[in-house]
Amino acid sequence: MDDRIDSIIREWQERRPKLDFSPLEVVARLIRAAHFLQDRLDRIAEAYGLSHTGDLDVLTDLDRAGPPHQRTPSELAETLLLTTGGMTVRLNRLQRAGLIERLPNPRDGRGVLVRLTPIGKELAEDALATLLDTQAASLGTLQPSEQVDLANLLRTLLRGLGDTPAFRPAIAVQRGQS
Amino acid sequence: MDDRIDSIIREWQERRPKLDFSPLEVVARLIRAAHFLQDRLDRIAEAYGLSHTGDLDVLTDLDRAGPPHQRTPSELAETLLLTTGGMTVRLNRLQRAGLIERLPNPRDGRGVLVRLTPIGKELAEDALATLLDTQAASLGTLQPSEQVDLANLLRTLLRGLGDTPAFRPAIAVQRGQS
DNA sequence: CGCATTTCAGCATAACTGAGATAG
DNA sequence: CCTATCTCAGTTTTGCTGAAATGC
Repeated sequence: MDDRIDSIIREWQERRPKLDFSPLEVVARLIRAAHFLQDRLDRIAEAYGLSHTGDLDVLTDLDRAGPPHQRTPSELAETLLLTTGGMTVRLNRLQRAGLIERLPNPRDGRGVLVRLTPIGKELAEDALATLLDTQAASLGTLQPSEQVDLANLLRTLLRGLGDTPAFRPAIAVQRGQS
Repeated sequence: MDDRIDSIIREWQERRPKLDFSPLEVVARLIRAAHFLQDRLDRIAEAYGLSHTGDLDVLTDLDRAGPPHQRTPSELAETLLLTTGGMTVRLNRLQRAGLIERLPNPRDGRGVLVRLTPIGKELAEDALATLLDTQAASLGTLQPSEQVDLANLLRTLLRGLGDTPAFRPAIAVQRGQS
């Protein structure tokens, strides 16, 4: 069964038979699929009163950290592919909404620790289930084994794109990132 | 070899062993990979003096249409997942840069046809080669057969997400979309 | 002292929404 | 008349950049 990208590539090949359009088969589809997926996730964030999936990502990231659900702004920025300046803006927004709070970092007087408030934690937990449901439904046309294959191929791609695994100290301390 | 998402899922499973995080294996990687790919493509657009890959997409889409390289704003908007209002803004930008021009549509007095200028065409052709090279390089860690597999899986996903193939009239006329 | 962390002000832009004009 | 195409004005907002403040 053809999709939109098949049509596009077919048109290209008629126009420029000498070029190799095979990279589009992956890249164009990937970007397009991300667009649709992002759309669905954004709608969930909005249903929770957040402007963005990005804001929701901050909350779930803090929840994932485990009690007392703290991370530094730098850690959050790094995980979520944002500048620290951008993260400051997000955190301000979430703090205004009463979902996070900032505490002085006892281990580093320059920095702060971001922590979920009880309301923020509740929201994060509830949203997580919704996000996973939505994502599972979005993948519904793929067989479980296909999902595994797809995940493995994307992992290889991601490493090739320079995405690095999170640094984890050999001797685990409180949080997973230094 | 682990990637960032493996670390994240591992953390989640320690925290919430009852939830199924397997959708993240695909969705989180997909969105993350799209982010990196988009970044690389945006840098190319900037190198050509454009603000965005989106603007470049308009030019290549017109080039793909074949001589005389015309499409309506609605067609462009539909292909590029934009509202027509958003497309108007893009077209204004590209017209100011001398890369496209607008002509009255002889077949429909309400509308216009967008056409590449000679400069726009030159840019589109040059950029296309660069884009394909960059994309091919971005996929470099995947074997050709893996790229095919990945493309096929993404096609299935895309169809499941509601992306529809372009409408093509049974009797082909000038352009591929109505 | 040089470096790291965070914040902030100012900036650059992008695209959506809804209304309006024109024509089928 | 009702619908479709396109444009525009106004709005929303996001996040980046570079500088400043603080502490390591």
